[in-house]
Amino acid sequence: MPEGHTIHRLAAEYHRVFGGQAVAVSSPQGPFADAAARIDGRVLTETDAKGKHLFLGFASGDWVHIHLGLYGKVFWGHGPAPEPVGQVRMRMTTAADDAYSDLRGPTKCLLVDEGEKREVEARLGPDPLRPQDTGDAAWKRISSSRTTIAALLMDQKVLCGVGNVYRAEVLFRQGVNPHRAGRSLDRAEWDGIWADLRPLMREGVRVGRIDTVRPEHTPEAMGRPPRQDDHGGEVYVYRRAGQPCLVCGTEVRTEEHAARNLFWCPRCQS
DNA sequence: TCTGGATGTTCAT
DNA sequence: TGAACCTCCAGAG
Repeated sequence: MPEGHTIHRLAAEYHRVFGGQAVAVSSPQGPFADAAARIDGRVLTETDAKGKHLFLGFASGDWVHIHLGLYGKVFWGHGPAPEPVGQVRMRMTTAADDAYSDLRGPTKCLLVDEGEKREVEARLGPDPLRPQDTGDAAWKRISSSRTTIAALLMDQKVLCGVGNVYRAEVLFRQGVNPHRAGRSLDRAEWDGIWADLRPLMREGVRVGRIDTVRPEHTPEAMGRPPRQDDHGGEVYVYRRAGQPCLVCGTEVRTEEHAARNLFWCPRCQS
């Protein structure tokens, strides 16, 4: 589930497992082999995340820049790493050989220097998961844009880390119709979205999945039968087309919007 | 067993 | 705006 919360969680996990150690890095069957050889045996000093971009920093000054894309995944294992199965782009193993991670299917996995890392970060809007970031720069873009708020929330240059699930859910929670132009929002509406995203995504980092339903709206609280999500979290509208809205009972709608699936409740978000 | 779709980005047109 | 790229899984047949 690679939205921003997944990446920040991975940054913490890479640091917890490998931080401060000389790690073995290999690329068993991938095009990352040369880069892996360059950092193999170096000390992993820090990890960083901005939006959906993950950075693993080495004492040599090199950073591994990872973007999971739609399919990328990191598998974690204890004990000595077994023979890799399938395509593993980057395998990292502790100095003691008691833990390892396998990165599969990322859109991006390459070695960059400090300047290149800064360039990547400079292209991104503020990240709700970074405490030092504010929503001001995003508001500047949104308040002058004729593009829909649905499309703007997915534009990583406007703000970063939000994907299709958080987009659908935060707009529902704030009662904002996704088709409204950015510039039709007032500052209070944007502040509401930004202020809601922060704790929502922080909770995503903590638990490792996207839960957005307020306690008073859970199926139990509403006296409805429990539902099983196919993406591991409890949500209001994401992939719930045709189902009754948890709050008002109106059928949740879906459409393709800017080449992505959009979900909303036409009544709660009128 | 095969097909299509998916939480994302980038490049070409 | 559409295709391409990476992988996995549910559903169809």
